[in-house]
Amino acid sequence: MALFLSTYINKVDRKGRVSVPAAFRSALADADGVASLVLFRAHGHDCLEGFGLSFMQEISARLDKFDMFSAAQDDLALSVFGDSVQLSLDGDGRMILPEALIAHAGLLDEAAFVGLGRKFQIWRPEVLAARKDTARASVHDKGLTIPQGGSHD
Amino acid sequence: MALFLSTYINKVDRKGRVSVPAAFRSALADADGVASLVLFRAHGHDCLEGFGLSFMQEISARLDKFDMFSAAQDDLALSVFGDSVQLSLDGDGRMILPEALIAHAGLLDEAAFVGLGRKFQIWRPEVLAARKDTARASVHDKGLTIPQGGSHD
DNA sequence: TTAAATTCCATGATATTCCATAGATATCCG
DNA sequence: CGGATATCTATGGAATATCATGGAATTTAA
Repeated sequence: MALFLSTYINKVDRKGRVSVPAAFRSALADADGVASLVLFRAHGHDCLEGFGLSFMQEISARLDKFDMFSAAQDDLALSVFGDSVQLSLDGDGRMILPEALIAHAGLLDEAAFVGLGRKFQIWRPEVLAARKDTARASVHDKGLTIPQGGSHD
Repeated sequence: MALFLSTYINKVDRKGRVSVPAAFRSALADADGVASLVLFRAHGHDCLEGFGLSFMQEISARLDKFDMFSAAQDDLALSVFGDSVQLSLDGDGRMILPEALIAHAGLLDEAAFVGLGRKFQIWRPEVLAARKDTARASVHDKGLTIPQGGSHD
């Protein structure tokens, strides 16, 4: 399974067009090679989150673990699905960022794509740099580690 | 399972190309024989760490055990995936080191590959020599030993 | 018909592939 | 056992393809 890795900084032009990094495009591609992606405003951060449609379906499955009709399920579903946008790529691998999303991330003329494994985020480059520092500090301070493998869940 | 062993010193040319030691290439190869690797800046040392893509996928799977959108998951994913780079080998078994990684490791025209079992590190040769000395001294002074095998914890 | 959005094309920069050489190691044959 | 040949590896350079990016042209909507 393809992962989103590394950080790329691309230009945003006056029409809101951005090249999706080639490495991300191939990670977004479905089995039939069609790349479609979903974006929405991240919770808790001034950035956008994105991933392929297939991952969206997994989120849906996870949400189903909540009791149906629960307030929590409703809140999550509304903020994830209600706010997300499905974007298509043009022939050159670019997408057009809606104004509302550009505003949420505070993007100017550059967008930083950062891979987080199964999803990625889009930041204003300077803000991402700061965020990386705090994330690193948090991992260090709280002693966060990656859970062991094996079949415990 | 193939392990990374021993130390090799290879040239880095002006474009940042380095031959991955042949012994490492076979350890990197997937089941289908395709060798792709992931590199990132090591935490705590002025060197790079690398391993096969499959190991990265295992990390991704482990991270999935966190709740999606949790702060801990976010911090870890950003630190682990955001700074890593997926590299491919050319037909001659070489990879191209990004500028940022060359700078982090302080590489000049040579890179020392040292095997650490499931992963390996890339150092500036002189720095690695010093590091080996302190590591040996530490093992001796603190009486470090390798834990028993079997199913502990 | 104007404005907005989508598609198409051109270009420089970057990355990838290909080829050629040389040293080392292994293999083969006398 | 010794020498010659073949194979693999590392390395440099050049040719080729891909990518990001800006602008123009064409389509669609109001």
